[in-house]
Amino acid sequence: MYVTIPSAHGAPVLRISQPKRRFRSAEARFKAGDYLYFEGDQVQYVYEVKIGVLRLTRLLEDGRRQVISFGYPGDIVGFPSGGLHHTDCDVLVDTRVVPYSRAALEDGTQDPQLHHDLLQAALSEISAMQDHFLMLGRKSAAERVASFLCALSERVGQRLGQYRQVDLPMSRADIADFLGLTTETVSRSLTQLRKAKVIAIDNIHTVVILRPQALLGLSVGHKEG
Amino acid sequence: MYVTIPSAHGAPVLRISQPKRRFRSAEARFKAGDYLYFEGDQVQYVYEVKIGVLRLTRLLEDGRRQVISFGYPGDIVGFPSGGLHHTDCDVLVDTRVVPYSRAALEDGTQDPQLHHDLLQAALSEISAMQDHFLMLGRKSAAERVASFLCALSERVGQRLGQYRQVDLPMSRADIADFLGLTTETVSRSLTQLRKAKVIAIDNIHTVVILRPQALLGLSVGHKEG
DNA sequence: CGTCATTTTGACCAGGGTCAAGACTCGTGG
DNA sequence: CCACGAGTCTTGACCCTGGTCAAAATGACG
Repeated sequence: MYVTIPSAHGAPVLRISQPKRRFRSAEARFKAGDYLYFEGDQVQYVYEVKIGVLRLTRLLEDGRRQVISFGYPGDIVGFPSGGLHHTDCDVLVDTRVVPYSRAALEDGTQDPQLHHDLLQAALSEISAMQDHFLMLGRKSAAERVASFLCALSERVGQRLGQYRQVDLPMSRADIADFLGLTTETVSRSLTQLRKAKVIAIDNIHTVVILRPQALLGLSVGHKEG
Repeated sequence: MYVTIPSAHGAPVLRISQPKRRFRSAEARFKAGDYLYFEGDQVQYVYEVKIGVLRLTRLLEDGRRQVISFGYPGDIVGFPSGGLHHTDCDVLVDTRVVPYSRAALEDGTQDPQLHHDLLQAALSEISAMQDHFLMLGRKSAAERVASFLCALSERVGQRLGQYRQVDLPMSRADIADFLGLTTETVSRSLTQLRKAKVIAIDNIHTVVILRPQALLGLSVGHKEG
């Protein structure tokens, strides 16, 4: 999941059609804390997330970290480059994934439909990452946090009475490393949103969006909702 | 071209092998200032840059701009998402490109070799963009400018006696919008590098790298070379 | 040359980082 | 069931990097 431009030609969450049995391994389960792969590993499979949340990270040698993305249901993670993984991937929330062989992605002759779907997923990924650039390069801290909540709300928010509720299974540090901020700044931004009654923080890992329009406005830089 | 991690499993610049005549249109030429496509356009072709420099940009509605990447020889630009272009693309330096039909990218059955090459290019793109995230999210202004010069030097630097010379056909504003900075900060960072005798600024659009090791060090956060 | 855009430089300021202290969570074990 | 402790989160005080605004210098071009 990336933070994309809200108004954009909304790419619908992708559907992988029923692949031929041969290229689809059995659904696999992973527990919180497990690693699916590490940077530098040979890519055997790409994974379609069915249930749960993954975290993709890269490290700079001096310890600075970037959370590249969070893998939510519907996302495909683990695209190879030169046959290798270029991030670490571990599990935040117990997960079920469908592994597809690397051949299914890279070789079009075997299961053309699956190949096509995975290719489209890769192309969507590029577009979504471009949007994310804009956020990392140009948005203020408040805008980033608002954008993040908007994106999550749209992707995985649940109805809660007249409001929408969003789970934040990741730590503040994860959010910070995803948005290019510090934990302190993420925390302060959330507090600000709470004090402005745009959100309510039910518990640390659950926010309720009280005024979605205001949040959306803040995410694109309007000073007030 | 993105700013990737220098030490990383260096993805070699891609080679498109000789495609079947049918899917390769004649090489096309564009002049500085021309647009290849706009955001929202239907994708007809992806382009392999042969000569010249392209600029891919996205705009935020309030006018903030992000330069997504620069297209240098060897790069493939114009990957579709949902069949549409998601950036504007215009020409900085007179360009020759080879257009490949969208079908060549998306349909594996027609020219498998070309299809495979384009797919690999898309996958490399994802990996390179992930590296670029790290830069936008975590690097200081000085590191970004140093990283940018390193990347350019490696990709398109020319020998100049014992040194390497790099052309900067883009404006300072372009560099700033690529690195998530302002023109002033880019200018100041370059001045700093010049005063530290890491680079020489021959003219506004040409820098000579005097101490590549120092530059590389600065690009990963070492305080001095 | 003269005009206009781009770049550089300077002075100032603010957003967000850093450092530190306290509050809150949650798992563990008595 | 409660006490303890480690880790996480929040808040405050301070400060620095890089943004803003303005002016001067340089360059591009008719």
